Amino acid sequence: MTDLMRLFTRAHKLLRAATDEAMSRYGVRVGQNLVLEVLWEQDGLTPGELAERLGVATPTIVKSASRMATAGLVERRRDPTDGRLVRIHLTEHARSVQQDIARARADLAAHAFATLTAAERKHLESALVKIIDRMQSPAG
Amino acid sequence: MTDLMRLFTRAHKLLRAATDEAMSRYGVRVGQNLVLEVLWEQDGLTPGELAERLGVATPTIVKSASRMATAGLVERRRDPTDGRLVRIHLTEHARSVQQDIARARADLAAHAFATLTAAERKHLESALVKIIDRMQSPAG
DNA sequence: CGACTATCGATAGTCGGCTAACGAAAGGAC
DNA sequence: GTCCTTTCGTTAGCCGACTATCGATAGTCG
Repeated sequence: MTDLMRLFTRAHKLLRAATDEAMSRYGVRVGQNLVLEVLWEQDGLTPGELAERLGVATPTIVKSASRMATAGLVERRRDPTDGRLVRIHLTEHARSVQQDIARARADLAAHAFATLTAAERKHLESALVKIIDRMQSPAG
Repeated sequence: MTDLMRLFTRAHKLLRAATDEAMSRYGVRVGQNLVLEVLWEQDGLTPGELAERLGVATPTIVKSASRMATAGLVERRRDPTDGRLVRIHLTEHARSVQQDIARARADLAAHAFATLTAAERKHLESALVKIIDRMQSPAG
């Protein structure tokens, strides 16, 4: 049963590496693309909101956003009405690569799951959901 | 199809976090337990050999081994016949927690996959293998 | 024997995840 | 109107993964 775990880890690592490589061509790293996905949907979110939507800790977003700001993908702006909040906004450049990144993402998923039949994908999805539910339940 | 990817990431994260928590009770972190697994099987391997068996880059092992040495889990010894090689040996303490770690690992896997039927586990395994094969193939 | 090459571990620096602790701002209670 | 608490983002530091580079040692070839 632990072999299943090993397979899981191995597959995840390969997928992540391939994603990173595909995105890197557009100057976006694998973690950054997740932030962009959310901001493309709704710009000007706070680090806390981003963290919550991505299921990640706030400092992860803060660090990532700093690198993304350096890379010219986002800008930090103080909320005018609440001085505690910081709003993260996309730059023109981030908007310009949206289609490329979305396509890269879709192509990669299509490639990764290409050898699975529709039924197998359903099975995989339901298995993943079951595992997630199981691990999220209070009993841990 | 990218939802499948998201589910994958989410499940992996939950599994990893739970594993780390379970191991940490015995002073072993999630990455270190992988190194121990290999060394319990064959002690005195070099960083390069460990890296190859775990499918990981050598510096990852070097850093991990340093932390494990600090934690009293392993010792570095220079190979007597080839001065380039370093051999990593388990300490008595590392051997003493072997059963605990192995059990924790097995318990966690059992728990994670408890809500899957035998057939579903088979499906999951074959899907993972297909994905791994696909991502490893030259076409990338 | 001596120089060149290959091999190997270690180091530096990046990325992305975490927890713990801190500091600034907002809001409530009195 | 002042404290006190809550709510934020940030910082610091750990873990684990990577690439690129360096330094030391082995091995080979002339």
